[in-house]
Amino acid sequence: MQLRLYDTLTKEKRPFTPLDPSNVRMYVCGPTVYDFAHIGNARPVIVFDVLFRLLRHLYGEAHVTYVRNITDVDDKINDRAARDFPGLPLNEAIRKVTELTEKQFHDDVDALGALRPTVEPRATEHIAEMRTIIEKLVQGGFAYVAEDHVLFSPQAMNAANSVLPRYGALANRSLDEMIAGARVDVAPYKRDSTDFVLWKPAKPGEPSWPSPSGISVPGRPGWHIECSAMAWKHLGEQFDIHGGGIDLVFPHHENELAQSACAFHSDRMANVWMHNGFLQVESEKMSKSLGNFITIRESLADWPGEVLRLNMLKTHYRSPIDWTSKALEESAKTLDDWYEIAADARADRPSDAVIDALSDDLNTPQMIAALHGLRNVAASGSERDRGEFAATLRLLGFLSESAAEWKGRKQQASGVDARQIDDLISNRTAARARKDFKESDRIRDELAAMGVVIKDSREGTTWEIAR
RNA sequence: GGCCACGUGGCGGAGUGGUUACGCAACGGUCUGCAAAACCGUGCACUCGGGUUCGAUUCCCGACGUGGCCUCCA
Repeated sequence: MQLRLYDTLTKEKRPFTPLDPSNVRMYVCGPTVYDFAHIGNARPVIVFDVLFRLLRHLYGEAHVTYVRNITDVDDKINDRAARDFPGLPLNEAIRKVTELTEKQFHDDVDALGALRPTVEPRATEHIAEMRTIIEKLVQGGFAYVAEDHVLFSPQAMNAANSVLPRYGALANRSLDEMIAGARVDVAPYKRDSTDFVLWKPAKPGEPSWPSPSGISVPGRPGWHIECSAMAWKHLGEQFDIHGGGIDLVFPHHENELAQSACAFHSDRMANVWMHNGFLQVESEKMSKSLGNFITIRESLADWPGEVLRLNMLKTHYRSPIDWTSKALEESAKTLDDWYEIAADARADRPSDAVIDALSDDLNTPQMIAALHGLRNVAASGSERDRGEFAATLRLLGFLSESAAEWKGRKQQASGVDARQIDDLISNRTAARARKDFKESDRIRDELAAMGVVIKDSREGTTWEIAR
């Protein structure tokens, strides 16, 4: 089945045709590294990891380039550095914060079963490209210098009679609406309220670089220009897919698109713009003030990464998702079952039904339904059926452990003593053999109180930890 | 205030102009000393009001409800 993807810009689901099938190119906005990533940050990581895996399956592993940036220049980083390392020079403190946070982020998303992107560029290593784009924009009349800032003018962009897209097309609103809806105080150096910063002077002590466009004081880049620069460097002037959270549509992606299109005199930046929906926690917006702010790290203490991953995929990526412990329990139960059936099978070929579901704009709920179908066939089927099920799950980033490891992890987390359990079970088996069911039931209750569920079968009694 | 998305069974959640989503839970059965697990089976839906249509959960309009963006928050 032909891959079809929904494009935020044209608001339609349409067949995906790569610019170059031998190098399919995708850019996704990555984290700003100032603190632990929260569970909402995990959504684009998982969603676009699934897309990355699908593209690799369809076009070959060597023919997909996935770029996810790391934003390491930002006010929040500076604040954090000053707070956590008051004794150090700011630049050194900032490096400590970004290095530490980047490692935390990698550990977290590795645990979620996400493949590393092909390239993970850092903003601070692409200042030269940012300056180049800014110079192009100033020369092209799309940007201007004012009080040591460089500002981009959407008005100038829309006034230009050319192939350029209309500013506001991605966010689906007109410039007039944006002017009317402006709620923030307009900086005095802006010609129009809709102008946004490409470059700004650095405050004393902040990280800074030589400014472009004849500005004498050192400065630092605006947020949007970072992604334009990194995408250009690693994917070229045009590429296939640009992704991120839906909150980034405006202003971030609108502005990125404007910068790149104007700098390169192009009618587009990416062919497809994809945005994942937001996440709520127990039906409430996640926020620090509500006290329901969950980091990936905290979730990983309660659940294996694959449980979080499956749970995230139960909802289509464009819909809002309600993150609840009830849903996580269901996901855990499902994975327990899948591990038992498939984890130790020798992988065969992945299932077409699952690839087809994903090919329909990443219909992961449909994909999961197909997995349940494969599971039922595998449970009573041949080694090959189990192999197909296993291969499909592995393609999707599941089954990274053996069945024994998976089970053992759960036992370890529960803190029960396996030898003690075994002893109790032998006592119970003995009691049952002499038909002392009162005693055998008592032992079963004792085990249940410890959170242990037993299963009797012809081969004997096994046990596991109840969720 | 402006713009946008969504509203499916007890719960989660796809999809479709007329035919089973899927999972969890529930219920019945097989098995079991009794359970649990497993397996087999059953029931349950499309916010409300109009319209288009032979026929609408699916298309159009309206109401109500929920959520998002307009603030460098994924």
